Amino acid sequence: MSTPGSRRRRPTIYDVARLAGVSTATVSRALNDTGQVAEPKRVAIDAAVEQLGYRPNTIARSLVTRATQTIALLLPDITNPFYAELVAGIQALTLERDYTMLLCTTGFDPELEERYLRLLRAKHVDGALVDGLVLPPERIARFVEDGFPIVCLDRDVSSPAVPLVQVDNRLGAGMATEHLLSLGHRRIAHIAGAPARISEERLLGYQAALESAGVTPDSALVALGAFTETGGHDAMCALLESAPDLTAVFAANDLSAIGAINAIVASGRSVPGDVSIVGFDDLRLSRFTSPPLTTVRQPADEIARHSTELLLGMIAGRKPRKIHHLFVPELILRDSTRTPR
Amino acid sequence: MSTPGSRRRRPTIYDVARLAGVSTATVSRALNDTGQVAEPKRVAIDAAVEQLGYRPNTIARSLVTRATQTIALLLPDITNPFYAELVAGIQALTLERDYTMLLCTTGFDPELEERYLRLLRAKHVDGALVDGLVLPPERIARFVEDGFPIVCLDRDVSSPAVPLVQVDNRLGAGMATEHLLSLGHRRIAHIAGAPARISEERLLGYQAALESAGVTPDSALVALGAFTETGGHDAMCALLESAPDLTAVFAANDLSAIGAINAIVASGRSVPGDVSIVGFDDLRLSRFTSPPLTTVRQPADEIARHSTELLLGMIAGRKPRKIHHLFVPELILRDSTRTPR
DNA sequence: CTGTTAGCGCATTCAG
DNA sequence: CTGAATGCGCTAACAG
Repeated sequence: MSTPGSRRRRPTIYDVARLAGVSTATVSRALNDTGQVAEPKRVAIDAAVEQLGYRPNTIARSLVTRATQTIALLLPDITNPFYAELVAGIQALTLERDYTMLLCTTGFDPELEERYLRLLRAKHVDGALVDGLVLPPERIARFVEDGFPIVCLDRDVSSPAVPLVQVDNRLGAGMATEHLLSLGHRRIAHIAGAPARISEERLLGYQAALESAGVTPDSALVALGAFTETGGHDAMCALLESAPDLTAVFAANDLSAIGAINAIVASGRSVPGDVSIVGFDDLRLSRFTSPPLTTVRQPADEIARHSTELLLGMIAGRKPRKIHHLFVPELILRDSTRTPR
Repeated sequence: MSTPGSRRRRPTIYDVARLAGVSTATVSRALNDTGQVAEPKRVAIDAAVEQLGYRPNTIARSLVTRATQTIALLLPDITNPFYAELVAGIQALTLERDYTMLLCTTGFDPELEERYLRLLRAKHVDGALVDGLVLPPERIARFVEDGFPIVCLDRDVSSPAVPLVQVDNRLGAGMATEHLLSLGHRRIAHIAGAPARISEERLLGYQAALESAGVTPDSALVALGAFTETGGHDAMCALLESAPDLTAVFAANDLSAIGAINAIVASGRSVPGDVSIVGFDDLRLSRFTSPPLTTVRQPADEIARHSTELLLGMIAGRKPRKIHHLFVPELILRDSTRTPR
């Protein structure tokens, strides 16, 4: 019992060394399993550690090892459940590897993105996972050239030093649109996401699918949705105005699909009776909406695992062999789509 | 242009001092605005910093100042949008104050909670915001006595050194139940949360409201829901089995309410036609569900702001004056409740 | 107002 | 296998 509440200076490695009758070097070796230490000394050290309640000061350690056992995660919006699921996956792995995770939400603001990146480097974070950054590629690449490992998600920096891991957004958008097309829909609207690379990719996939089915894209059928429920709702209202004859919509993500459904229902129409809708992400939530949402699944867990593994590898000095890691999306059929009236 | 890609040692405060023709102490004072520095020297220092691209090493700084400008946030599940909203609020404030935030998800696991707390102290995080911990109060209090500032959310440690900030859970649960009662419902079920203090509080509020309305609680009307969509869904299925005559349900949070609605609809019943339902939290999402959810609002943003402010204050050495900070919940009426058939 | 001098707590040569 | 010595980069007395 080490007198609780005592405002005593926390024990250092010197205290342990003295109590165990060895040098600090030996204590350090014993504690970090680096180099050999005779058994009796090891025992004495363990006892001293125990008795003193000694905990190494990781700050001091970091100063000399130049490693903090901490990674950072930059993402646009933690309030989006897809990102939250990603975080959960990353967290699980960092926990396993005794890493700790700094979370920074950037809200698609390039200034903030760069500010955080600078800050993180100054804090000597070991590396960063950056999702959906809008910052120009050169600026991101510069950090990497500077010796700061980065793995990108949902945004290519096209540098051989910056791996990218993501679902194939264009393909997924194509799958969603083709599904609607195959049901017989022709007036298919799209609720786009916030201005960022994934939004473009999904829009492109949507347009390509339309064109290869012989239907010409109509700008009255596209509205901006910001990847949020509110954004989806408002976009849908606009769409219902600009193209009242639409029979289906592909929303850039599940959240905006949910907002859109609300708007559709509020307008007196039904889903999927009057308008079919497909989302993107396959949130855990989307199985439970009314109606359950047809959507394009991205494997959040695999993406989390793979990107983290990659980053940790880079931190350990391994060069990524593949620079692009593309996961294939999967169309999940539920009850929000059907053939048009 | 500082030769990009150069693997040169990063400049230190010594380099700046030498280039500016002053001592490191002066550089430090100039950079941190501590003590006076003559204008010409200041200019020279700024120029040297600029030319060298110098960035202070925060690790080294932390070693001497014993502060890391980092706080930690422990919470059960980032995948729950309520916590995500909390995180967003906290993040906003930490950004303002130049703090950085470590996120740790604990999944209601006391071992993990303690492991993280130890780790965070070893990392010399300046303080922690801990939400819904199930760890015994003494263990939490011990960290505080040890000089590690902690602010609790949704869980009282009943120590004058550990402030608590939360919504009045019991009151909120009472409001939800009374609302149902006032509509004329008598067979009101409850979907409880995961085993944690808030779940107990909300259950208590529910039972008290029932009793003061003269309806005797029936254990067949209570099921465990885990605070998730799936949990809510499964609990609802069980409830529909054990108490088929129920006409209303109070779910411990919005997520489980959403799962419950799905189960109700799947059973051939309608919401609110056959069964009314009220949630807790008022997620951003809950405005957009079908039907939009009647729920008890907790002010995530205010809770985030207040608790963070409090923690930052404690870190700065201020003693919290009030130890309990209870926010009052608000009943939000939407379309998931109505009078029973 | 400024420079000199000590550490902060630890890992790591380098001898032995 | 072990210890003495050094330094990571910075701030904080303490003199001047």
